[in-house]
Amino acid sequence: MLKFAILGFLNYAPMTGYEIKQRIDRSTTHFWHAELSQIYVTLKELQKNEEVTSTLEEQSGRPDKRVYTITPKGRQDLHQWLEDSQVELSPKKELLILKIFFAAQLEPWQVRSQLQTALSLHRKQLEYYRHEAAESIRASGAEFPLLTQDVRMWEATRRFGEQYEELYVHWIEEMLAEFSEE
Amino acid sequence: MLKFAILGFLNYAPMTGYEIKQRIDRSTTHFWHAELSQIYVTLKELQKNEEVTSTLEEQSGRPDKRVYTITPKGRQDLHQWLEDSQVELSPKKELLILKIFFAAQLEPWQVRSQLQTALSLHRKQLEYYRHEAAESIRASGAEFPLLTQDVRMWEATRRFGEQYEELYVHWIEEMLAEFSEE
DNA sequence: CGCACCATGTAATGCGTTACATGATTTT
DNA sequence: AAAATCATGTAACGCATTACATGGTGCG
Repeated sequence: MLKFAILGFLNYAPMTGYEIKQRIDRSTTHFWHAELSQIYVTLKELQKNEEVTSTLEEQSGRPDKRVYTITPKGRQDLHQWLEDSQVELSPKKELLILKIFFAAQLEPWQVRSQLQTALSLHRKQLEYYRHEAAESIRASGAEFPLLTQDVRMWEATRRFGEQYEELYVHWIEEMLAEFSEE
Repeated sequence: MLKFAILGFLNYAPMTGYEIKQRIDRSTTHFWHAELSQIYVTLKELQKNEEVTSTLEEQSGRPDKRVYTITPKGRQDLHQWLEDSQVELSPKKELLILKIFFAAQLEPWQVRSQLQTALSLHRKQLEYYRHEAAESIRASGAEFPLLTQDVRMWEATRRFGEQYEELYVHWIEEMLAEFSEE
């Protein structure tokens, strides 16, 4: 699936693996992330599969860079994936919730401590969505006026993230209220 | 991490791999799932690691079954994991959101179609949390009155799932409203 | 008669993470 | 002087999925 995230970014402009990683980190990382090494591996597979091509650009004073470009085949595969609708929910893996499921083994103060740690992480993430993420989307909109539709979609995914973190924070706060009386 | 889910279930009572799979499917599957084959593999590793032991029980007319029991070491590992707090958010992988991120490539009717498909899946899942899941937790509570603390935790995770699906449904409905005018 | 359920497992493959290796430039 | 950034990649490992293999019982 990472391949589609990569094709999606290359569809905007040719770029290097390193740059793809930066884009992911600044935009999709909270619903789709990847390590650099895996991006390089996936780019190689995409090239073998003729979905991208690459050229080596020499640079003075820095390592040469390999710039990847999406091919018509790659563009078609991306489109196909975008059009196909999923028939199943994305499987979730939520460690905190799994822990809470078995947390009757713990003392109430230990449960509270777990919840407190998670709460501060999720509050921080919520602030990120509300400020940095919102600002970075606004900035892209100002910089690339041709991408209004794209900006609209990015903003929609940001709102999803924001609402998700609001829900998480709210749920933890309720749990803490319930477990504070013991 | 699957190992902790398995240890968590074995901590209630000895059981087979097959039974663990059923328990997971009836309870944690929406925040932690696993394939049967992987459960068998993980049980073998746990046994090699002396966190569980197993005995083969012969059955007439059915395949023999291997019943796993948690050891003191397994119990300790489970506890350790329950006590350790996570310092990072669980990484999420949400395919629908990734698709929406790149969906400016699609026609508005295609976006609507994607959203509609997802909407019915999430509505169904929401109903599941509200009815089957709630009912099954109530039933366990009635059957095992000693597990009140556990039931309370299970119910908390169910509420999380319910709220998550409410958020998802709500977000998709808003998206549909936004994209219906085109 | 066929399907679902009970019950176990192996093998192949896919996908991702972590660690390792290299090395110049720019910023603190 | 140290750390971060730019830039690429390989190797080992971990974890999960899918496919394959087996075979009896019970139900509609």
